[in-house]
Amino acid sequence: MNIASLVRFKKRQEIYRAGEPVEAIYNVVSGVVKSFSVDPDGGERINTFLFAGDLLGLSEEGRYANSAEAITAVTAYRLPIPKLQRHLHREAELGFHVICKLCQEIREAQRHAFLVSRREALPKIVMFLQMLEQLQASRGEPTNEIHLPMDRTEIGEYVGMSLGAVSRAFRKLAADAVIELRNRQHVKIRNRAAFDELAGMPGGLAEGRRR
Amino acid sequence: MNIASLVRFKKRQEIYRAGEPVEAIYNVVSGVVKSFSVDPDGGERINTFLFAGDLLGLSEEGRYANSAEAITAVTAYRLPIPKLQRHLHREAELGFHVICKLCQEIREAQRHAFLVSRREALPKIVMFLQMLEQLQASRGEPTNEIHLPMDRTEIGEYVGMSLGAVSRAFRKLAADAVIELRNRQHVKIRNRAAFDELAGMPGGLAEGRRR
DNA sequence: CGATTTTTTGATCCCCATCAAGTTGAGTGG
DNA sequence: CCACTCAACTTGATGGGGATCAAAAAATCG
Repeated sequence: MNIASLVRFKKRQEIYRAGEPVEAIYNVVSGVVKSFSVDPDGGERINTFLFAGDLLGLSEEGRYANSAEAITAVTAYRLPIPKLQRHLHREAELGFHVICKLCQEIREAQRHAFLVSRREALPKIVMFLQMLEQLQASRGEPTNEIHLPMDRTEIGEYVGMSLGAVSRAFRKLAADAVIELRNRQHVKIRNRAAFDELAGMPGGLAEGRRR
Repeated sequence: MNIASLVRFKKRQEIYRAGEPVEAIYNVVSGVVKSFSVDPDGGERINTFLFAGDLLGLSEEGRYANSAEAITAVTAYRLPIPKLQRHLHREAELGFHVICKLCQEIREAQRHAFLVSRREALPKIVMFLQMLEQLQASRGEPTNEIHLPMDRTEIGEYVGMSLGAVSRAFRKLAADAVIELRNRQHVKIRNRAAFDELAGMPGGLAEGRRR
């Protein structure tokens, strides 16, 4: 990865836009990026949040499939496609590494599909928090507090809920002493048992098959 | 792909189960496969349907992440992992091909996430039909009729709706003369304009951000 | 400390999950 | 070929949860 250049993005700065030809892929070093699509009506749907270590910009047909924007200040390695291709031909190992990353992304996308398919607000938010917690842990950061770099609107755009419902869900969790809202960006889990229980599926599209 | 063996699965036969060690991956030749997860409560969530040409069984950490079952009679090439690895080292081109397939799967998973995130029944079903139509077209099959190899329950498990809602949606579309239900497995589009219009987003989580 | 953004809270309504019967239709054996 | 059977599908009634619209409160920023 010595041929990559380090680039910086300011908060809210666009990294690339869906449809543009893919010139480079990025490897996030620090900060948080959102990858999203814009609906015809102008609403954004966030496909995934990207943290340190995540690969960003992979796509098919030579065009970005999503848009990407920095949620916080971001530093990332920028890998121009031509250089990447040269390396792919020289090192078979790199190809394997990319494949692994992609498999992770697929599972991540499937988890996300599950998350947004749930109807009840609390399970959604709890599951979202679990996801953030896990990511934090996998990056070796302290896990006693969960950090929410994105705002409520963006959470809603990711989990598929309205802004209001997101707020209510957080409030309810706090009122029930399941979590503690230290401030807008920091959540602490107060009752792990209840928390995990909520992630289960007590209702919401269980009907099941009748055979 | 000369080292692969052709295998057959009967309708409803299990191909592999989530959690099992990955011994081989499959390349569907004919028939339809569903890839799904089972929730703690026993409900199934279908992650994707796989048709001729699709790769199946890729995963991380050496274990299948989903279960797979034949929806119709299926024939597929079975590629044992060791053989695959040997080929990966010899042919860089193969690795590239796999990467492309994976990128497609990611986009497919993201589309699916969008599909299930929608709240209204008609757009969901229409979008689902569009997806099937497109797949049919990409396989060079006639596109004047859409074939539904899966039953209503499975459609529900894929789009994230109850069985009843799926049925109602089909009925409503037929009643409005948008589609025609030739029989349980075959749908014809009667009013393309209305059909495509429905796939849009007239309502349902549009609230949009307030800045 | 005022101005703007972000979040909270309230009231109403609509849509779908759910539960529960019916109805259709495909497949089977007589 | 027809009754029979079971699974797949349809249809109805009800209730709940969140989207939506609207407005107040809180936090951030210059």
